[in-house]
Amino acid sequence: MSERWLPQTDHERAVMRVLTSIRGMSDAMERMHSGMKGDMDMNATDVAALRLLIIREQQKRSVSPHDIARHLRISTASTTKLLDRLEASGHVERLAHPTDRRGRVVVLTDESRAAFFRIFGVRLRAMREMALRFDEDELAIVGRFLDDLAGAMDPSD
Amino acid sequence: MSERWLPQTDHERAVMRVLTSIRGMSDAMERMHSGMKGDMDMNATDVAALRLLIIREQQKRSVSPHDIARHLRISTASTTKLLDRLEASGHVERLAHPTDRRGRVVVLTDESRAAFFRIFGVRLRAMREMALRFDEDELAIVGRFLDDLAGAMDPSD
DNA sequence: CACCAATCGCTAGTTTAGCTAGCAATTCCT
DNA sequence: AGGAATTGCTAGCTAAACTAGCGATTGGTG
Repeated sequence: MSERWLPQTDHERAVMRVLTSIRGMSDAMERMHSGMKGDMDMNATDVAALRLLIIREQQKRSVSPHDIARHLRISTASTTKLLDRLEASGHVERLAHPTDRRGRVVVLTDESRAAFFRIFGVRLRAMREMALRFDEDELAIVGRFLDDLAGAMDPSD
Repeated sequence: MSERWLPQTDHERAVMRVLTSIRGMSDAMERMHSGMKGDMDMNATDVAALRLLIIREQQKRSVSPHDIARHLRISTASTTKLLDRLEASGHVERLAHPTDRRGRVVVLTDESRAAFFRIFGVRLRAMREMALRFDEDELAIVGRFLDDLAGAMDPSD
């Protein structure tokens, strides 16, 4: 996360500290996600698929098996099996695509959505409350930083 | 990431935006990590192990197979196999522990370290340069936010 | 408008990487 | 000194990814 680059100035040392915080946060995030795995007892990718569905649902965007394959970077064949598992366990349904008869639309079941928020509601609330302790100006700075960070990490060099 | 909680005030809307940025950044991070996977062609946990080794090396802390198992949340048996793979591909060496004759110390090979920085140096530099565009006060705010965020995500309820 | 290429989701069979159980060697704790 | 705990390993099993390829459907082009 920091190579063999030696910070010289106070400013550079501050950057160093922030990079360390990013790493800490990223570790915490990974622990949270792998925690979901245990809590809902399913494997990591199945949980990741569920997260995608939750997010897309809130954006009112439909999700196809192909979307899942792309997002999780697994083959469409593996995605079929993943959906078989999620369907068998009652987490999702595969509906006919309204216009393309080859396609499917994957939707969450009510139970699955409820389970998700039952388990992660606590953390989501904790995160919101934490963020509320920062004023609007501070949140703007943080938001800008996070967006820039996402940009810097993106492989679109 | 945001439930069906409706932000009312400007402050709440700012929190909402920041939570969205967190998600975006977290997605970018995941893409970056799974990108490493492709670039160095090895699997996700093997790359995660390599990252642990890089980090610990910079902290001048030695790494045992047990440490790896704990960090990756896999069994020690799986860790043995993981190390077999990394050793076979020339990424690590297993040395004798200096004092505990049961233990091993896992160290990176020079080639592996070089490959890591060859591939991720670009991104690390981009991240540092991005962070440098924020002044020290801003970095302090961001750092505090990230640390709090890590705390909020932690399952120590 | 007819056809061919591309896309979608799926099945079959293989490989990879995790798991549990248990073991020998060593160390720690009284 | 002696039993309990710890370390890393092997063996065997299982879960979940992969590749290859198929039928159905769609869209673009001559």
